[in-house]
Amino acid sequence: MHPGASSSRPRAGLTAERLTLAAAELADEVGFEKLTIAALARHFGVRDASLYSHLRNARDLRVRVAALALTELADRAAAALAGRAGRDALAAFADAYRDYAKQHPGRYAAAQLELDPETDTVAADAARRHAELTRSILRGYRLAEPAQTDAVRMLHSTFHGYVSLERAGGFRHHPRPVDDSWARTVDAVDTALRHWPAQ
Amino acid sequence: MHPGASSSRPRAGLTAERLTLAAAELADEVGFEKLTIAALARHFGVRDASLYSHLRNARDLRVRVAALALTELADRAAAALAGRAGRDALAAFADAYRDYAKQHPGRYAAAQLELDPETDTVAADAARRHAELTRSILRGYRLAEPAQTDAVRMLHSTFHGYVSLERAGGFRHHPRPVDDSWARTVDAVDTALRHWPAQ
DNA sequence: GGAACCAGCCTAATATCTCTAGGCGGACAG
DNA sequence: CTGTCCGCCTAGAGATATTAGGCTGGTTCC
Repeated sequence: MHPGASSSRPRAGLTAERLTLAAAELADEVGFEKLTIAALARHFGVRDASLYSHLRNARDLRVRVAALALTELADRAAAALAGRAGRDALAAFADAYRDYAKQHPGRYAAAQLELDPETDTVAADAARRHAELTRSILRGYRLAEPAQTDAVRMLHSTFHGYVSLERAGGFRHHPRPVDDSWARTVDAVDTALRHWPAQ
Repeated sequence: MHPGASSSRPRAGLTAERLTLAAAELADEVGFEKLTIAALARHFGVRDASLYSHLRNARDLRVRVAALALTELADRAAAALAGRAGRDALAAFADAYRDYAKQHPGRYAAAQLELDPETDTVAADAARRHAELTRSILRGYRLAEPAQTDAVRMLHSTFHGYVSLERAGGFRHHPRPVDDSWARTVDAVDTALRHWPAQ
């Protein structure tokens, strides 16, 4: 090919970081399933093979996007929790979570990737940090272990489940506004935390 | 075998139903992401192209598995609810849901596929049926609309979220037994339903 | 019984994606 | 200036998804 026709190639200036960020944007645009090495290479105008100097493989790319997403999510959660407590903190955390998922569907999907704590350390750390923040919400509800852990799991489950079902279209069958149900769901979680069942 | 070698080919006897069932089993074994036309064709000892007489395309196969899963899930939910009410019904429903996901991870993953109500009618119907059953649990809690719809959404979110995070390994960081947290989570949902917030 | 049909599986071929091996040229160090 | 090395490239193999078209055995119908 005369590609070279014009000789000088201006180096695309790829780095793992730039690739990861672009991948996150791409995932948000076209969906995480369609985040592919080939698509990313096209985006930068280079050959697929060129990405392998910066990324181990396709899964590596996805894990990096997951780590980015989990970090951003934890940052937002931290910001939402700053200066708030109790029910206020809960609501702010919940909204931050859902808003992030809405704004960054591709990143959010990446965050759901199954991670191997052994190898995907960065992502796993970010996930742990997010869990710590979730736990900090419960300080206002005075739950002792192991109820606290149970509550963290329930909280995360409800929020993740809601967002996930909403995105999958699971709530489209009914005209009730999804935002309203969300507000009631957060209220219900607050209720459950305040009356946490003994035993 | 040298294929043609022996002339007579004993027809594999493929039908959409047999393919769907085999695909569901395959998905449970190797994971829904690895459910592929090629793998399924291998399973039956036929060529990939042969499947296209029975299935429109790869997505069609996946949607069929989703429909199967949603139907089975609704069947189990119905069985769990039979003869029970209130908190009893809630717990039975919850366990049926989680048990199904544990026994059939591939099918369960399929059930989370984004469905288009226009084209994926069978699957969408099964999903609706499942939603109706969820709603029937709430009879014991005497919630009027729109609280009822909000509660259905919260219920489903919590259960799905829990199962989904459990599978993704999200609860592995802490030694607290996952079954125990599950029981407390179901209790908490019961509590929330009994004290459903007004407004 | 035989011709026509058709359902069911096959071969062939294309496109896309992942990933490995090895090459080449420009930038930078000395 | 001269090497070295980094960063991207060419080549190519192996998988999957999908389409087009062909062969054949079983069924149908006179």
